[in-house]
Amino acid sequence: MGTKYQGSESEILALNAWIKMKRASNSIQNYINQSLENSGITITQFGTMEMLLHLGPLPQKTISQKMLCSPGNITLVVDNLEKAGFVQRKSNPGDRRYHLIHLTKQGQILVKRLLEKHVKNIVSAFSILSENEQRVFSDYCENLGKHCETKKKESNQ
Amino acid sequence: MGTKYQGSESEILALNAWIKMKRASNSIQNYINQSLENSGITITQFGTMEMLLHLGPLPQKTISQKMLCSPGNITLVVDNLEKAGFVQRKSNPGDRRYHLIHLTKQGQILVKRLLEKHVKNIVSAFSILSENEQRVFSDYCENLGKHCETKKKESNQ
DNA sequence: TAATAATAATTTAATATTGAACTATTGCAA
DNA sequence: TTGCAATAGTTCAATATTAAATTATTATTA
Repeated sequence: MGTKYQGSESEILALNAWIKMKRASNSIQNYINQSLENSGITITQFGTMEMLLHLGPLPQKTISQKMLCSPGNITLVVDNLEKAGFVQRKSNPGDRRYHLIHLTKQGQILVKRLLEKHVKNIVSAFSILSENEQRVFSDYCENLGKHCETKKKESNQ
Repeated sequence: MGTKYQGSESEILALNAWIKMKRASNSIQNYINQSLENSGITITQFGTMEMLLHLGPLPQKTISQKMLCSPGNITLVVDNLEKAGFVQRKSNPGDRRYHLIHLTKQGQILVKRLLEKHVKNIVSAFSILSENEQRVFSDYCENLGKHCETKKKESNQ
């Protein structure tokens, strides 16, 4: 069951693709997040720690861009993670406009523990697609994302 | 550029698919939402009115399910739309647990005006995929969504 | 029929998120 | 070198969102 919008075939196609993408995204997110229930940390906090684990110490700007949220939001997220002892702001003498956010040993232990179930859930979510279908799907998403970024820049000129 | 996670090929595949899906979703949403800028209404408000335009009067429960948000949120959204004169709660004698939310004439005019650009943007966003690719993409999303809903129910038993 | 369960909406408190204004620092160009 | 633009982060106010508790109504069932 897709859109009820009365339009041309190409319109119906695109509207259905978009609504199904949103619903799928939502269902996947809800399913995956079960691995964070009762962990006491939020998705954004987990995403931040996961990033630091895999990419090493980062400035908040980078975190906010990759997490797709505002810098102000990351300030709060890092504040809370720092209070809990999972990350640490360390000064960066080379450029004093920003600090580098480091994962603490305690944060590393937590995120590694949660990551195991998290990855299992993602693999399980996508297992309905064959490996080749997953590759095709990734490519489609990549193309859609790039295309929209380009079009958005164009229209903002 | 995808995940830096060190894992098996099937793990990398699924993680990349998920991260690219999230980014694409975000880029598309940002691009599409340009049609609502300066309109004074939010995405949720627009989605609600669009739904009422195409499906007719609905109870709030249905709206919240289709909009993928909480019932409490819809109470507020409908409150605000009603204050602005775009929708109206009408009593439903057959079952007095809920009202039916009707789109007013004024709401109809607004949503029809916005819908034109909105649809154009969605078509434009997905135009990077061929019609057949859009069909394939829709199917993948539908399968992913259903699969996760099923798995979630299973694990909650 | 009476009691219980289920459904729909609302309220409330807490949290998440954003955008805009502001400070500090750095890079660049006249 | 000095002034201006750009970058990074923070703060603040406003809004969005949720989860849980509550009320009202309807459905079920013993």
